[in-house]
Amino acid sequence: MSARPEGTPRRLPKGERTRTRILDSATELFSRSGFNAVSLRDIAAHAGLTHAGVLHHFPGKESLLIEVLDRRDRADAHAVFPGITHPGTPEPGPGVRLRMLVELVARNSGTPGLVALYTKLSAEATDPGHPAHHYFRERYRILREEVAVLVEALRAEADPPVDVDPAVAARQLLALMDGLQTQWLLEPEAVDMEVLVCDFLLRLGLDPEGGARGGGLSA
Amino acid sequence: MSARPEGTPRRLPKGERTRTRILDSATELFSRSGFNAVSLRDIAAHAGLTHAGVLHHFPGKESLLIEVLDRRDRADAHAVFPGITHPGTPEPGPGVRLRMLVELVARNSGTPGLVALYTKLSAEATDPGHPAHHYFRERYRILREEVAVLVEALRAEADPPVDVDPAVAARQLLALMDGLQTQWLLEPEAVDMEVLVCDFLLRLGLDPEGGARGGGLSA
DNA sequence: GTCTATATCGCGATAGAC
DNA sequence: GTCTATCGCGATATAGAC
Repeated sequence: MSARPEGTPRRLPKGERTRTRILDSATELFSRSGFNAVSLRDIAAHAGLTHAGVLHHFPGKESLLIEVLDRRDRADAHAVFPGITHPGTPEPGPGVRLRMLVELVARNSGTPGLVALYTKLSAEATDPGHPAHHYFRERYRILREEVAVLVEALRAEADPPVDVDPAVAARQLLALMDGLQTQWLLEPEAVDMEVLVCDFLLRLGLDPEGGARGGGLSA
Repeated sequence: MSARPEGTPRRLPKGERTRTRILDSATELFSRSGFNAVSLRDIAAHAGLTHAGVLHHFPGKESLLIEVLDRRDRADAHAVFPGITHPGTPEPGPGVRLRMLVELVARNSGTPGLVALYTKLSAEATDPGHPAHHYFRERYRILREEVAVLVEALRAEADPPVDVDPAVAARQLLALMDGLQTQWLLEPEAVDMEVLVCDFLLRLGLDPEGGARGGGLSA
């Protein structure tokens, strides 16, 4: 609405640029050394200001972490569910999307640091007063909805019809993925998240390799 | 080995008694106000010493939390798997034990504070340097083993034989329970952990109401 | 007004005196 | 075994620079 005064040649407001600079610094330091090992003063120094300056742009250290993870989350969500970030985008077929979801699980195995941050934060955010509480409620709501739609689509086109409640399966699948991440972080070598998730999907009667089938463990 | 010197009439060493006193205070305060909201100085004051005195008995605040949860954990484990705490104890039948496991899930719904502490700690403990790391690795190892044995026993006595890998099912069941706790803490009114766990068990071909059966969602 | 720095607080944790 | 310093931390309020 308000017309911009004459003397502001920069394309981005200055505050927005330092905000991004802080976020970039936080992303790099958190990914390298974890959350607890990095102080606000470290991040501030890396971004070229004092720790109080950082706290002017972000209400606290946790909020900084939330925004770092949110950026990664948006990228992942866009890969599997284009409908979330770009509502009009035509989505690939349900079979392909299920395959992408499983691949996301496998891909997470490559970034244990970020998976650990996410797992820790989702647990802390169960506190209603936590700065990330609303964010995670929304995140689960959206993911649950998308996965339920996906399951319903696969259920409908199953040759021998499968007996699955999409809402129930969505909650179970998300819970399974979260719980497996904890076990995998504790024993990375002993847990193959992709195999365990696929086994569950097959048991639902959904084939993560292509379409849908009857049910059971293997062929 | 070392013989006790003459002047020690108390039945418990003094240090052991203050240790227990500190643990009791921590249990009460953590359960009432949560982990972050309670300081070491609060606990120390409640137990009648200074915060440095507490840190003489426990290496840190997290370790204090670990021991608090460990005491509750032992009680729960003894209820469902008597074999853990009392190796010689004859266990009830597998059907009964599965039912007890499901009841434990339902019972947890009554203590959201402790469930939240446990969820948060298990996430933090994925860090190999965390004081609770070893504890949680051991905990999952034992639980996985016990659940796998339980599944195997149920599988063997199933009338129409069920196609289940006990080790796979154990990991999945524990992951599901953990993940559902997070979702339940976020939306207590929207998640019925017992129903979702039972549905999964039925899908494995295990009947949490009594024996074992073919599989599927409902009767 | 927008942004950054200084000052202060209680916190968890450590070292050393008693 | 307990206490008295002391440290750096996250967080807040407030004052100063652009």
